[in-house]
Amino acid sequence: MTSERYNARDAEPRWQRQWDEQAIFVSRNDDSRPKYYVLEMFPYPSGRIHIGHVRNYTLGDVLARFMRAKGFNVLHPMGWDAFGLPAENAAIERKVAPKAWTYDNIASMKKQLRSIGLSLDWSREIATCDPSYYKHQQKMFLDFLRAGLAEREKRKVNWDPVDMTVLANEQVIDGRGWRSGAVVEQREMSQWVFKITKYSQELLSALDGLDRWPDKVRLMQRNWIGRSEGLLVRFALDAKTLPEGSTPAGESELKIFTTRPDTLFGAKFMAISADHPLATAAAAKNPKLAEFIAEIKKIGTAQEIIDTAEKQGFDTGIRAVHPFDPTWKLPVYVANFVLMEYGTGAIFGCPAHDQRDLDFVNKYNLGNTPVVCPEGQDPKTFVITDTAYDGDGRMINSRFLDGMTIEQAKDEIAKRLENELRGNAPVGERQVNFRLRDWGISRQRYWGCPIPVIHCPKCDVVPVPDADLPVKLPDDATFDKPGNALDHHPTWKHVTCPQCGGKASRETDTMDTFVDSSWYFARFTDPWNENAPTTPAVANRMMPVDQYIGGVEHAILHLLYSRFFVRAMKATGHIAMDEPFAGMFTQGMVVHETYQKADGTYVQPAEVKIEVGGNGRRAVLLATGEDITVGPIEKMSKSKKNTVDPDDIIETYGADVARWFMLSDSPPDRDVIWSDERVQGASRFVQRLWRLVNDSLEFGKGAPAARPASFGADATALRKAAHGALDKVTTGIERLHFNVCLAHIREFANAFSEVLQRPGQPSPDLAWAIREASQILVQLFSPMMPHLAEECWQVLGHEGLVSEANWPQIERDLLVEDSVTLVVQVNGKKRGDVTVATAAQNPEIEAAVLALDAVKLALDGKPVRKVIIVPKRIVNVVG
RNA sequence: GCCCCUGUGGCGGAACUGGUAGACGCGCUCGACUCAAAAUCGAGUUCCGCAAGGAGUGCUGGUUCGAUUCCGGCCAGGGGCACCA
Repeated sequence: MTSERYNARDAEPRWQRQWDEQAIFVSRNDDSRPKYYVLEMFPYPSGRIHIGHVRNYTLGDVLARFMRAKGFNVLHPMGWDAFGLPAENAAIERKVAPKAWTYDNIASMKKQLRSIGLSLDWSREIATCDPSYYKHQQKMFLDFLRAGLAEREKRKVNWDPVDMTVLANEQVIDGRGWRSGAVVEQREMSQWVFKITKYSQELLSALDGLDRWPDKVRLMQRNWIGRSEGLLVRFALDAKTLPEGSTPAGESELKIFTTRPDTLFGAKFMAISADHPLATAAAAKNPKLAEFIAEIKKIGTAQEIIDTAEKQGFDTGIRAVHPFDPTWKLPVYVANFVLMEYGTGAIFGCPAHDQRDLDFVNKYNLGNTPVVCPEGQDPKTFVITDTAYDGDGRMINSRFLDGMTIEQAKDEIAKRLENELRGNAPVGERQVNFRLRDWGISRQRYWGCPIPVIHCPKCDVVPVPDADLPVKLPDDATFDKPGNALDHHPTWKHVTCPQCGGKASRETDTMDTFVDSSWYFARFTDPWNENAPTTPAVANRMMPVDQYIGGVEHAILHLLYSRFFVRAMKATGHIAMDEPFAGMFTQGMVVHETYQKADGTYVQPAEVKIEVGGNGRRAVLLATGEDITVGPIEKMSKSKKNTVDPDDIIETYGADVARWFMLSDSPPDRDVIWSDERVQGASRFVQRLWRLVNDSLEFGKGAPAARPASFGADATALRKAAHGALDKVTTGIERLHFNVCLAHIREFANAFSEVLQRPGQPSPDLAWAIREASQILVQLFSPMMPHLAEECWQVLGHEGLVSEANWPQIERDLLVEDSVTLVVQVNGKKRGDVTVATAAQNPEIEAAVLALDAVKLALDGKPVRKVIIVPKRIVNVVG
């Protein structure tokens, strides 16, 4: 028996050094074995690893180590999503250059990552802020530009007037800039966009093929893309009502998009966006309308305001003509709820079947006519007052549509309007609309990838010639005034035009950092290529990522952008596939209880002592003994002070304990609650395994070198337990059911330790089985606790590293039982069990079951009506 | 408002395509070792009941020999989208 405790603090760095020196996790592109690409979302170098990273990278590492043992050429790289706003904030607040700050952070986080014992190929490390990376991104931008996948476009943006920058929607909180607190304005600005909408349909359709993605993520993307089918209808405008002199040809009609053409006979009004050209034209002649438009444009994008803002409209005086009745005139309103960005910026309103339209007509007394009557309702008595009806039914009050279903009516309307020409164009046209909008990538920021174009007063926008790449960020930017440091830089932007040689200036906007992360996975396949973003032959072989792992918060943006980007790379010849991630897994967060003092201030877990007594748990502040309120379990955050520092955990318990804890208890896709008791439980298990392996050494001593020809009952039982665990853990890892895997490992360890506690010397065959069992045990937990596994592997006398050992072969024969215990039920209630030979036939089983006293008792003399036998599971006697 | 997911002991959770509900762990209780504590080991731990037995997977109906699993309705919690025409 060993009395020595396993010392993680000594062992872990030792094995990490060994792995490093032998470079065993370096993946070679010329490796002929089948590849397996495991990738965790790369971190932003904030300066410190947080516990969520530990979970993320541990999940990936288990898979990487397992697949490596299974004989795959595993690619498991790591890098840094290194551009972004915090570096500039640090520059402002602490007067350090963004570059220096970022690289310092990378250095310290890399050290932390190493201490977790991850099997990463650091030879492929990339940082997106490095010119050797963003140079290629600039190249691709130019390629996209040439391919029509990048464009300059006037757009409405969120403008922070204090920080003088455009903000992403995510950076606008309650209508105010997240840093400055200033009310955000809507501004029209020229922006660079990627034409993601060119792929709307494809990005949508291809989701069906991503069968190793969570349904939830696919659904979110589906909704985000937001396909809707409908009809584009050109309403003629009554010329008499148009404002004089301000009606160019294009405005003599009003185009609307609708998904409910069936309700056309229920129309009561038309509504157009305040930004609609017709609104602008009408406002030019109508000061009151102009005032109204100015008023509603002032209302920002703040969600709260939009939610509570009343539906408002202003009658322009213009009248639209119903497409099926030239005498039917509909008033055209400017309304605050119509968006210029969606559809045509104009709608027709059918109040009876749309709640928003109903609210509108009720406010302006325009009335409503129901045109869809629910089945079983008398059309004569069917009236709409406050609640619109959007369900199924038959058409009423709709002339030639009456009696049709909604679908038939939609089709009929579409057919008729498609065939009706005005001018030389059909009045109606079936159309598909998407909610997805092009991806605006311009950011007025310094710390990002410069957009490689030059603005020339003569030649307009001129791309930087490929040979001049990279457009490097200046290192000497200053951050003493708000706004874009690139724009303020005294010399950087002043250049000569590559086309005419005249004075010109660089684009000072940089790319959204989501661009950086949209292709890094492809760069990892050959980060050494200085001439091109990828080496297509290599990228095509190593991609797609077989298993991508990250937080669900990236379900839409990052994952959708990447899917677009790879398609754009395909279109420009950098890769030959559509989808970057064959398998996607979204892991849950690490959460923790919160602790609050009586005055409401939060205290850290380390300052609190939990006392468990007869009347439940009580928390006490260590320093003063005062009572602490245990609050709800929440996502770890600095403000709630419910964080745990990975360094502390590794220092106290070791990386293996942290890793084991992260994998146990909760399924990986759910939140895991950090609990000190459970961490200690993991720690106890580490010591238990260490003792078990050391003990087994002694018991295994008498084992013959060669595998015995036959095994006794004890040895067979142990071998069954070992191979059974091996089988379950193997399939468990493949399915990422790590929590269940760990339970099976513990179960096996329990069974194993029971064998070792038996008195006396084991027989040679049992000794051999013990030796086999200890080896399997160590290999089973090696993906989760690699340091302990190496230490145990060495103790067991193996020469090489367990990290390089092949996954043990399962002996399937051992998984087959020759007898089986069937549960016996009478009328669905368990009354006992019966053990029969696996090969036993049904009549035999039935006889054995009916002979049971418990069965006779439960039947209570009633005749047996039926006996249901489910092979290897259950027998149900129906009486 | 629309869409989606989840509800299992004191707690985290397990249960393959309907077949012994509660694996495994945490906590707790009792016991062994110890002068004592820690560590370790053993026993117990869904609820009611001394027991036999009964009840039990959010609630409520249904399908089935049999339902945590399938179907309908409701309740609770969480997430996504949101003037999307």
